[in-house]
Amino acid sequence: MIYTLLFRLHQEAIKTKKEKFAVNNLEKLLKATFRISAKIGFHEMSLRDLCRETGLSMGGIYSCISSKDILAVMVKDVVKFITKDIIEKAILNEDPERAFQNIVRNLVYTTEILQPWFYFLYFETRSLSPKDQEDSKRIEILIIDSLRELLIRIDDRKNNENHYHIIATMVLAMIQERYLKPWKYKKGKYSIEAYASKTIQLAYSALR
Amino acid sequence: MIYTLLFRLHQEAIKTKKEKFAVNNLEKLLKATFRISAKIGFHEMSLRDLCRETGLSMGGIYSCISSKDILAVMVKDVVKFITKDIIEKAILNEDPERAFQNIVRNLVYTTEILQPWFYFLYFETRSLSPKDQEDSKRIEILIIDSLRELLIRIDDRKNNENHYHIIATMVLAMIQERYLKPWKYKKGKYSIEAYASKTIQLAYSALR
DNA sequence: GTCTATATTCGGATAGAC
DNA sequence: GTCTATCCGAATATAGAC
Repeated sequence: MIYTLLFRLHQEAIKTKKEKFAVNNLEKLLKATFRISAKIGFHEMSLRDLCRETGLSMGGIYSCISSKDILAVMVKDVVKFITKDIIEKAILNEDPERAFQNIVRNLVYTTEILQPWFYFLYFETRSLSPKDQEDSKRIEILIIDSLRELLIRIDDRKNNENHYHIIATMVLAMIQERYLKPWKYKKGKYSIEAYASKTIQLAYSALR
Repeated sequence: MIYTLLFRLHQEAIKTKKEKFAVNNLEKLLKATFRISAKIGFHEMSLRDLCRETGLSMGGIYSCISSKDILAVMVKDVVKFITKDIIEKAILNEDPERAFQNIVRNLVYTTEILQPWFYFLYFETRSLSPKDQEDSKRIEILIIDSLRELLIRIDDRKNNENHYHIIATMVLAMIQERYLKPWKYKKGKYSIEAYASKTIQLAYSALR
C-alpha cells in the first residue's frame, strides 16, 4: 500500500513508531491535503484547516509528520517512485513500439487513479526545497528522454533529432493535460482508454 | 501600454489618482511579483518581500493596490484582454487555415513576450475568487473552441467531432508547455519560430 | 504621494497532561 | 499515541507624520 511505502521512506522523521497508527494518519493527512490544496493551494492551507478536515489535533498531526513542508516531499517521493517503476518495467520490453505504448498507457491510467498526487506535485513543486525541486524536474526529464529514445528506435532515425524530442514533449503534454485539468474531463466525454489511444495515435501520425 | 490599461481597469480601487505615479508603481509591483512568485509562489510572497524588491514602502504599495489579492486579479484581466484580442482579430480572416496559423503563432509569440503574466495566471489561478477562477477557465475554453471550429473548417469535417477537439487540446497543451517550463527552453535549442511551426505541423499531420 | 510605526490576526510549532 | 493550551514569529493592513 502507498501509505505504508510512505511510512517506510520517512520512518526516521516520524514520532509514532507503530506502523498501523502512522499509516492510518498519513492517509487521512494526505487525502485532506489534496482536497484542501486543490482548492486554495498548499501554502494557503493552514494546519488548522488540516485539523478540521482530518479530525486530528495539532499534536496528532505532528506525531506523524515533522513539519508541514514534509507533506509535499512525501508526495514527490511517491510520484517519483511510481513513475520510475512504470518506465523501468516498460523499457525491459524489447519491442520499442510495445514499450512506448506501455509507458503512455500506464502513465495515463496511473495519473488518473493517482490524480491528486500528480496534480499536487505539478502545482506545488515550488513549495519544495531547491534540491527537491530539481528531483521533481528530473522525473519529467526521465519521461521525455525515455519516450524520445523509443521513438527514435520505432522510426529508425528517419527524421532529425529535434523531431523526436518534440513528439515526446507533445505526448507528455497530453498526459499532463489530462490530470491537470480535471474540470475538463469530469463530464466523461472522453474515456481514459480513448484518451490514451488518441495520444498514441497523435504520436504515430507525427512520425509519418 | 499594458500598465496604463491596468490602471484604467482598476482605477476606482486605486488611491493614487495621478496616472503617472500609479502606472509607474504598478509596473514595479507586478514585475517584482512575477520575479518572486515564480520562485516561491504568490501566497508565500509577503508584502515585505515586495517592499524589498520594489524599493517601495508598505504605504507606497497600498497607495496603488487595495489588497495583495488584487495583484492576481490584475494579471487575469490583462491575460484575458490580450488573449481575446488575438482570437477576435484572427477569426476575422476568412481563410480558416490562415486564421488557425495566425492564432497559434500569435499565442506562441505573445506568451513568450509576456511569459511571466501567462505563467503566473496558470499557477496562481487558485489564489483568485471562485468567480475570477471561472473567468480564467473561460479564457482557455475560448481558445480551444476557436481552434476546434477552425480545424473543422480546414478539414471539411472528414473526421468525427472528437478528433478536432483533441487536436485543439494538443495545440493548446503545446503552447502552454512552452511558457510553463522556461527551464526547458532557456538554453535556446528551439527558436520560438521553429516551435510555432512545429506545433502547426503537428496539428496538420494529425488531421490526415 | 510616500514614509514609519503599529494594530491585529493568524501561522507553525512545542510542552505537558491524559 | 493523542489531546489541549500556549509560545512566538510573521503576515496583512492601517494610521498618522512628513
